[in-house]
Amino acid sequence: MDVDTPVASGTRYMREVNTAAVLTELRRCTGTSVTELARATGLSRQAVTRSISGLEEGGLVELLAPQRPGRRTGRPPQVVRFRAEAGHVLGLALTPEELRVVAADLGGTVVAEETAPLTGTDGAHLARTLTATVTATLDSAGLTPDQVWHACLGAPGIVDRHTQQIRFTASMPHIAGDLLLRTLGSCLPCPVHLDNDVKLATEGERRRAGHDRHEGPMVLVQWGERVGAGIVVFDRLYRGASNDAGDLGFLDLCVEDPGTGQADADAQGLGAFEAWVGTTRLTSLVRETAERRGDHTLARSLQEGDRGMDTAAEALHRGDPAATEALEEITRRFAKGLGAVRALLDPEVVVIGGPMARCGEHLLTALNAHLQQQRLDPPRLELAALEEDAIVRGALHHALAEVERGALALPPTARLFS
Amino acid sequence: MDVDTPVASGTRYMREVNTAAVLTELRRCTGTSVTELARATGLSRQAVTRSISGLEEGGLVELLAPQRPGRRTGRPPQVVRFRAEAGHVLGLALTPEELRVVAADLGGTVVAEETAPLTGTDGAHLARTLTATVTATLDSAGLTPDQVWHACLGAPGIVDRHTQQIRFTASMPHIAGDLLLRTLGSCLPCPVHLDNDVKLATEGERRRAGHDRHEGPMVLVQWGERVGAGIVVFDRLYRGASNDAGDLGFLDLCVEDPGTGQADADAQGLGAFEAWVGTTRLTSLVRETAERRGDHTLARSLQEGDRGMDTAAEALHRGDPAATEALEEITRRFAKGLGAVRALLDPEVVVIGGPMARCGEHLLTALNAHLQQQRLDPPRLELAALEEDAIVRGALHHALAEVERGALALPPTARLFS
DNA sequence: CACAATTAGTTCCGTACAGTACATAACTAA
DNA sequence: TTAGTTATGTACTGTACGGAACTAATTGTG
Repeated sequence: MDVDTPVASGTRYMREVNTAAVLTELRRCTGTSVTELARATGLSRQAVTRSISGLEEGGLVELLAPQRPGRRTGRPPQVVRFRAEAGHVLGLALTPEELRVVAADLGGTVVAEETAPLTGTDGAHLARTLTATVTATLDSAGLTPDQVWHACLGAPGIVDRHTQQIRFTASMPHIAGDLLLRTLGSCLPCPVHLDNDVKLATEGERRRAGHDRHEGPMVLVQWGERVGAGIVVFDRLYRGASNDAGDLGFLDLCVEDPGTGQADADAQGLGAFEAWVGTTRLTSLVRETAERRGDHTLARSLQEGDRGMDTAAEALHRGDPAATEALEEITRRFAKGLGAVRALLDPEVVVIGGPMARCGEHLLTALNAHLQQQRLDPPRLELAALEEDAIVRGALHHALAEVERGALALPPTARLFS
Repeated sequence: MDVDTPVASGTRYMREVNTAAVLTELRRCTGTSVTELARATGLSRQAVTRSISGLEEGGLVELLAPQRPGRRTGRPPQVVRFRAEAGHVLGLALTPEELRVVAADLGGTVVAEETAPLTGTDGAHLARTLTATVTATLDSAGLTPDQVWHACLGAPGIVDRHTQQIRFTASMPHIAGDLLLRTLGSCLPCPVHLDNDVKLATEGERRRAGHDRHEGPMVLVQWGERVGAGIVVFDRLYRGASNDAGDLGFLDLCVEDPGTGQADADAQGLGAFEAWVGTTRLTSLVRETAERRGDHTLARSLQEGDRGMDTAAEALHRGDPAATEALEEITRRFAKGLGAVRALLDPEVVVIGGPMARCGEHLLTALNAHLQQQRLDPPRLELAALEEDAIVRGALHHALAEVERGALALPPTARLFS
């Protein structure tokens, strides 16, 4: 992907660049006047007007009747509005339990949303559900397939960056290959992009309110039975050489407590770190601590894995001493992992997501206390806000970014419509 | 650093874009004809000619008399040459032992080089040496200070990105603050940039032959008494939120061997990992092993720290069993650190530099063997090629990049001095 | 109700840049 | 000497921008 230097072959190039600038500014604050846009972009009023007329012909922009002026004197400005409804994108999230489809306009406003429960591992059935849910979403938003400009689907497993084939999925073996791509391709005439769910969740979480204008490097840790992380640097999702960056679960720093059952972990394909701090380990810890303290009720009520998390989190929230003690231990361990993240990546903020985030502020407090003990200044910690929606939001975001890059002329690739 | 969208306010913008394109192409292969440039850039011949005349006025380019043609027919082309000598940059590297100053032209060709030995921690003396060495370098190249367009100095310690103040330097306490900046500012009328030595060494190593067109993520580990790393992702040096990314030395995963003398390490400002795998530790290991094996000659000949490294490396190269055994142990430890790098960053290649690199291929072989034991596919390992020159090359490189970005006022997408 | 004041948008013109087409220059080989 | 080939130079056209001047719409005031 080498970027060859841009060339201005013809004055038309200027129009493209300027149209892009105007559109970017217009999207930043829609509903401004021509004069205001001129001031903001640094262009002359005429240049802005010319760009606006081009955009108007393309349907991306419309001029509204002069509004009631807030000013006391002068001719009221003609208000220019970005027509977010000019195009739409689809974001999809696939998990073993359900399929989620969200349609949004070019402004990112969600206009329709459908969820279908999933069971079994029948590829053909999944394909039918996918087609039906996409169609239902479009119908519910009153859209035809050709009004969708881009679609992006997040699925578990490793997605090949180039061929878009799904290479490996432990939890959903039937989606390997190009099943999803083919199915979506047959019901949508627009480009379709497949990506890893954790990666998209990172994008989604990053763009939530508050992080929207965030510039610094960020790490989003998905902390559940497994532990993985998405890394955002230079305002982009970093994937690593083999699309495996942020594989926190395979950190090897837990040499204490060697009786963790490395063999078990290996059998399940778990890494050393996730076996040591994952939710399975937390529930075990809570159970052991509770037994030791004689609280057999709590010990018995704990199921395995992520489901047991809810029970543990509940116990924690009501101040149960066994749960608190277990959290203390698990956060001590996790803080060592965060120490490695800090040392190598030095992120500005670490966002904790996944089932473990249900422990809430307790988690942050305990982690912060442990991080204070370390010799490097720790990053800021935050809790993830989106939970289930993260993947679908990230998918929407990716789709919108693709539209921006391709259809809406953005600076380097300055082109207006195809 | 928010990049506001470029705007073409005035047709001059096109000229700038096209001039940048021409200059980029010209730098890629200097000594081509106008027609060839037109073909390469996609511009018309006239556009190229116009850009060339502008560059010629600025002195950045010159037209050579028609050469003896290689072709058999046709009018010989007018050859255009990039005048690398039109401007110069200075790269400086400061270590506790010496100061190195290199002057290069805009093509990156070194035109003068001076080295001054350093001792003690007297700020005023250092300042005098700095001024004298810079002056000597300029004299030896026949340059006046105003012919230098940019200077960049690499020094140990944390450099504040914005104020350019050196905040902390264990090995050179007297350079804290703005001493270096003030001194350089008073003898050079051009912009001066200060940066961390490891970061600059990374840039230097990255641009060496072979890596020049390298696209993938890369980590350069400086392995000496201290251990630090530079990280290159998205083809850029990654610094982290507090300019401290890649601080491998402070990794905390060496819970075995707790008698390492953490107190000592703390006193010297060393991190846990570097105390565990640094060259000081290696020489101790070699000494202990040699003693145990009864080789008192080798044990006695080992000095402390980086100087002892030479003796150790020598012993290793002649196949000394004690040195080999010590290397085996130290690489086992280091491989754990590389495991963390792999898990979090997933680099395509890890380059090993610093004094430890003197162990040569032995080092790579031992490390690779240990990495094979880990559960994630290891990155490729390479030895650094530049050694001492890395910092100064990186500094030169940074200076050239700054010239490209600032002095020539070119669009950020254009890369002239890659 | 006319008219100044104010702010917004539009028209016209000059300048600058790139591309196309054609003319000219330089050189080789027959 | 002449034809062929390649590179350069010049004239002309189309498009885009900015500035000045002009028109439009609204409010307040005598």
